[in-house]
Amino acid sequence: MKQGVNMDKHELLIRTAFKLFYTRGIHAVGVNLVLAESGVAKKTLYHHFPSKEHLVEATVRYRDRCYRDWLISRLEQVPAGKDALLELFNALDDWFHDRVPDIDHFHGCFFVNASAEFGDQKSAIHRACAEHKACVTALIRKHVNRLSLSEKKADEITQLIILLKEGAISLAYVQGNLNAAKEAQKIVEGTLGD
Amino acid sequence: MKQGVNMDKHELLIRTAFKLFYTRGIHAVGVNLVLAESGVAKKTLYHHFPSKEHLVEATVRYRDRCYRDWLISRLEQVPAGKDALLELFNALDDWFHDRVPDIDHFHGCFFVNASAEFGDQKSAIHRACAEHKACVTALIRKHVNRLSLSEKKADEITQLIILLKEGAISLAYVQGNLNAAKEAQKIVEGTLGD
DNA sequence: CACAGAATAGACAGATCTGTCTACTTATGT
DNA sequence: ACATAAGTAGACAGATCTGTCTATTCTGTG
Repeated sequence: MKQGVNMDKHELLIRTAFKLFYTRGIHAVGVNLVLAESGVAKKTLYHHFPSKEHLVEATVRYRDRCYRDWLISRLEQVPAGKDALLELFNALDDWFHDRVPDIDHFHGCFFVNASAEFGDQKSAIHRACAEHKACVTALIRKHVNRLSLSEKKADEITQLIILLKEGAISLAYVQGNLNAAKEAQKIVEGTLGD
Repeated sequence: MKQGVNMDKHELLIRTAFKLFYTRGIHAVGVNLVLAESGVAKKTLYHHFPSKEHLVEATVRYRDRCYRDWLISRLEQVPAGKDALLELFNALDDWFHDRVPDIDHFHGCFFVNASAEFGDQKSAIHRACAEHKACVTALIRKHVNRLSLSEKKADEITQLIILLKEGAISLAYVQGNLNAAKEAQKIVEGTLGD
């Protein structure tokens, strides 16, 4: 069934679509461009996805997998606890400065961008974006738990980190302030220091 | 020249376009919808704006004015210094919960959304968004200066507040976490407390 | 081999979108 | 009163976009 040597057209379409949606915007990219770029026939696209919106949703889920796998692996490369939490911001810094080829040239948060274009909170796309954010929060929370703080303190640190992370991504993208991750890191360092 | 009693068509177009762009996305809204909603003729639109992109840019600048004026007035309503900085997050909380009719039903940060749709950092639209963020940072910095801290400490507090503000807006929108502003406020309160 | 599923190329329908244009109708200031 | 500017309604051209469809080819498995 699932062949091996040639890349799965399903996966190829998602990857190509993601790259285009991420760099140029979703509504600004037509399916014909995705097809031309991937070299896949239109019939094949509509064989795998019932509509463009379903393809968009698939790209969101694809990005969720890639991005979260990348984060998880980065946080595992350093000692658990405080180091791992600070490493999050090293990872963001690398991303902002395009030192992470797997994650594509920095263009803001794809989930924020997609939510902006699919504003209806009930839409499958917006919900998939919300799920991603919840998963990342859970990931951070897991690492915060290793610090063995009180429940309340752990909640606060988690929220601080998540808010700073989101803020850094927004500012790095809109303002072009590529140091945002390092600035956020300094704040977390100061808070965890005591 | 500039008439008074009837609303300026120029302004009417911008206001109508903003509301539609903000709630539905920019590329998802055609000029015909803006015209139908505002009751203005197409010729009139293209008399005032050479293209849709110019109209978009005008809505960004319009939003910058409204949003910043609103923020400025909110921060002036409380004693200068620490209170004003905390009031920023009360204002955000009101915005998230749609208690600020002037600012329109909460739909994330228009500048982040517009930047996502016009990704080219050199485009006039993206640059206008960056300018807005710089102005807001300057506004916060002005209030932080009243705390008479060291230059370094003032920079740090300003960055903390700006990062938390951006993060709160993102999370409130994408995740639907409407408490984000209050959570951010608690962090700032803790930091300013000592 | 034969057959079924997957893929191709691209024409096509129908909708929509930007921007232009014509012909006509107010306003306004001198 | 008259010229000038601003506005209206809507047809139109030309591009583009989503999704369908036909006719054909490739590929893996029984």
